[in-house]
Amino acid sequence: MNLTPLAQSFVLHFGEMGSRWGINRTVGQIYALLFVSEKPLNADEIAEALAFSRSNVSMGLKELDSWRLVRLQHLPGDRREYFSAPEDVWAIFRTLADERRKREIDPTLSMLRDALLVAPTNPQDAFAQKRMGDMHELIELVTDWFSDVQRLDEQTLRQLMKLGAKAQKFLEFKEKLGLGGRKAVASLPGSQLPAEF
Amino acid sequence: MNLTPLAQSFVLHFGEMGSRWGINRTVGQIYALLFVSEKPLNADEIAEALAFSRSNVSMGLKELDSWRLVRLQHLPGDRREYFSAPEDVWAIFRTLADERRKREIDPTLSMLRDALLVAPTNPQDAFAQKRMGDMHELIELVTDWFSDVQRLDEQTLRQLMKLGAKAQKFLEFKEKLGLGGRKAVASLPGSQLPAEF
DNA sequence: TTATAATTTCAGTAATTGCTGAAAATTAAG
DNA sequence: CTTAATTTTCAGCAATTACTGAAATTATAA
Repeated sequence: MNLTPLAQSFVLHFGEMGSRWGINRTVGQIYALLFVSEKPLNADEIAEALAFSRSNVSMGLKELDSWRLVRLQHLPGDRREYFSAPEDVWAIFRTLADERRKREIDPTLSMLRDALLVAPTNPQDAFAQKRMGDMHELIELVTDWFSDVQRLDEQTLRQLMKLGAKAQKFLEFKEKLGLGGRKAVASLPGSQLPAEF
Repeated sequence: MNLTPLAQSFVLHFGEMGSRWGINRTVGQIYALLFVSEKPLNADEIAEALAFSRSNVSMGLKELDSWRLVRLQHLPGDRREYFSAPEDVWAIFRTLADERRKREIDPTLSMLRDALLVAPTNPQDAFAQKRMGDMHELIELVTDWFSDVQRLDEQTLRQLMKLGAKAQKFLEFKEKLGLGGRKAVASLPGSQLPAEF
């Protein structure tokens, strides 16, 4: 197993990116390699291609597995384990978002909720709670919405994104007019806006 | 400057979270402290509150500044520099998204575009390019849309999020019916859907 | 100016994280 | 079962990243 320059540059880039995100370089590279590989690879092939020790690959795969980013399978007549990255990039995106939420967002929301429950005993804490409340509201709103949206299949998600950009334009227009009412917006030529506007 | 238990737990949590995201613990803590502080703080106050060396605080503030996450100001009759976190959590969210895009998404898209330009010389590279193309398309679609959306002011963003969740429900309904056409959806009671559906 | 307060830089060191090879554990074939 | 192939674990070492104190720089007040 020998990397082509093309795969090489992809793999190296993902290694670097990974290390900017708590994910270590090795893990990023292993994932990138699997992502661009047509066939599933076993740990020895990965170790050879990336020049890592076999044990390092084992640990990296374990990490990727905990993120549910790799699929394990067996090839007939070969008892080694073969790994691949799921093909559907939208599914990968969803998996990543789910895991991030579970590991980072949920604990943060939980910490904020706890902090908001205690009665403030001094002005600083009262202020701090106000700030934490703002943050909690933002995170909850964004993630609830995102969690609604991210379950959609690829086709629907595309539609929604196009809609998102369009809806934005209408909202901007409304803003420009300085009008809160829906009359001005409803009268936009060619627009059939939902009731929210 | 002495941290209350409430502020303490917030600060420690953000330190931990920071270190899961390439941002170091110190920087996360400094930011968290500024976020919950009613008044701007100078570097000595931060160093005392968090028990860091003065130089560590200086480096942390420099880092936060490079992310445009802190504001520097001077208080009358005091020549020290005072730092604060912007009050508007939506603005903070936007800043963070902008910086992340600039630092991580843009370079990745650029790498992918370069990789897609070269003519593949073997089947593996052809396959790898197909995968990179999928990834490029996904990232570009999501970030273009997000970049449209994130410029909105708080009020508009809220509306859009509510719309997003609603639009999703209609799309799911359409899916359930197994119909591609817009007739069935347009006839939903009370719904005034945009032309895209 | 000059003096002094405030901030930044940076070399050295501490702490953390990453990686390896050897050994242990697991799995499956015979 | 026994044996051999494969994978995982982990102690020890390597590399990286974080942090500090001292020195250098910058800014401001007198």
